[in-house]
Amino acid sequence: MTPADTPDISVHRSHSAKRHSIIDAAASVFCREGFAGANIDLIAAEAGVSRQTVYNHHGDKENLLVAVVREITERINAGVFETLATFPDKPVDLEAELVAFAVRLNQNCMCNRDGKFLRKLLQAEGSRYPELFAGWREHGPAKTWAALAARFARLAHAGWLEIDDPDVAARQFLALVNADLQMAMIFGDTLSEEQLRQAATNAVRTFLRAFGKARRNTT
Amino acid sequence: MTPADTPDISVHRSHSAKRHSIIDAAASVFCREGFAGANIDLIAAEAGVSRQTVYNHHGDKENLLVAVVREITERINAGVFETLATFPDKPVDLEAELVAFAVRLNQNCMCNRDGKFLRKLLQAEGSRYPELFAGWREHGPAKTWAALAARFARLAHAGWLEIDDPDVAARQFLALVNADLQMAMIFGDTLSEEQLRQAATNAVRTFLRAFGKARRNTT
DNA sequence: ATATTTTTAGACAGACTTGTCCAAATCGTC
DNA sequence: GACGATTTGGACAAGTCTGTCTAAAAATAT
Repeated sequence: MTPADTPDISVHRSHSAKRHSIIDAAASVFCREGFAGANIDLIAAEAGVSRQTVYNHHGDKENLLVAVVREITERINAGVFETLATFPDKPVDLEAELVAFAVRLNQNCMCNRDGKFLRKLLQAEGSRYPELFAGWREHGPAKTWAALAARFARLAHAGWLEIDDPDVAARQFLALVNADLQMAMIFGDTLSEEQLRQAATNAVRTFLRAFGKARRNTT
Repeated sequence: MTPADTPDISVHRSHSAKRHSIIDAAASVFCREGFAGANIDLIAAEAGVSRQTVYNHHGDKENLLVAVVREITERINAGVFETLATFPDKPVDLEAELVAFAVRLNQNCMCNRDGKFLRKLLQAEGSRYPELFAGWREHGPAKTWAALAARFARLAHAGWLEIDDPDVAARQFLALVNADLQMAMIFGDTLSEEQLRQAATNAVRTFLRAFGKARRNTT
């Protein structure tokens, strides 16, 4: 009897739209105030809904935190995957392309709102709710490192790099990229693109000094 | 948990000893629960004093936080200074000595209780109480980096290293040393000495691949 | 237009904290 | 042993926050 539109979907859409705005507001407040300091009235106000609606959707405060963490980790994983796909597999100017890749990685994954939130919440509540981040801990960084290591291994095989242990090289690449940003990130500062580019340039230069070959040997 | 079974101990402590044990307990609780979640009754219990004594010594909660941060930053600065003094200025086996130095740096400064506390509190409350960490922000990492950069510059001048920008090299050295420890540190895990040594070994190897000279050229 | 579901505003109890006050117990010192 | 300073335990008010409940309002589907 439902001719054209499916009521479940439209209901679901408004439902999930509110759900989403609540999660967004909760992420913002949790990040600013911490879990203990977060106020559900404030989250409701920031989401533009009543407090009761927050409880209708997510139950209690701890449950809301779970929903927020799940959402954010999914978004981050998607961003990482998407950015990894832009790795310079067939480079022409390896240095320039690695710099651009590093900038993308920072902009899309490490330095954006989600990255900041996850880092902050991880450090604040990671030991209190280990099960919250167990999934991410297992599949997040390890998978990223492995994927990046595979790319570097391929570049090494193609004669661009000279790498003993691709896993170590991948971790060190990421560490170098963040070397100049640590302090700003820990303080929650927002980084200009110029800063990101400078940091990536320094990092890639050193990375290639350690692992680059003087000249490529493939066609 | 409750030190009620050993009242003699708490009774016998002097005024300044109590002050110190309060700051220690407060640091522990602030670090575990965050500022908003920290409970003064719990701090008092963990310090083995009554709640009133906490208020007698440090006034209100915010004041207690100030005292704790001051104490911790002083201890960290002392540890950094002390460790920097053990930098291999006249190395025989540069690689081995840099590895040992990196291990000391992590054990005494970055990975110990104080370092964990400062990192955690900085990220949780750094943007809420910027004046709390303003002094450290200005004089902490910048001074460390500058001091380390000066050491590397001297090594370069002595023919051990080939470095364009000693400041960048110093930051990258620290970043590399932490590359394998990031995840464990963010989760608050305690690191075995073997892990620290392995991380330092990987870091120094890459650092010397980038900046080391094949052979020293001085006497 | 009507029926059903969702949302809202507000009140509410229960629990928890902070910071103060005070009288009694205890400590260091003479 | 006595004295002054410190510490203690407990009571206390004032405030905040969570989570529930209710009846009215709004939105949506039929």
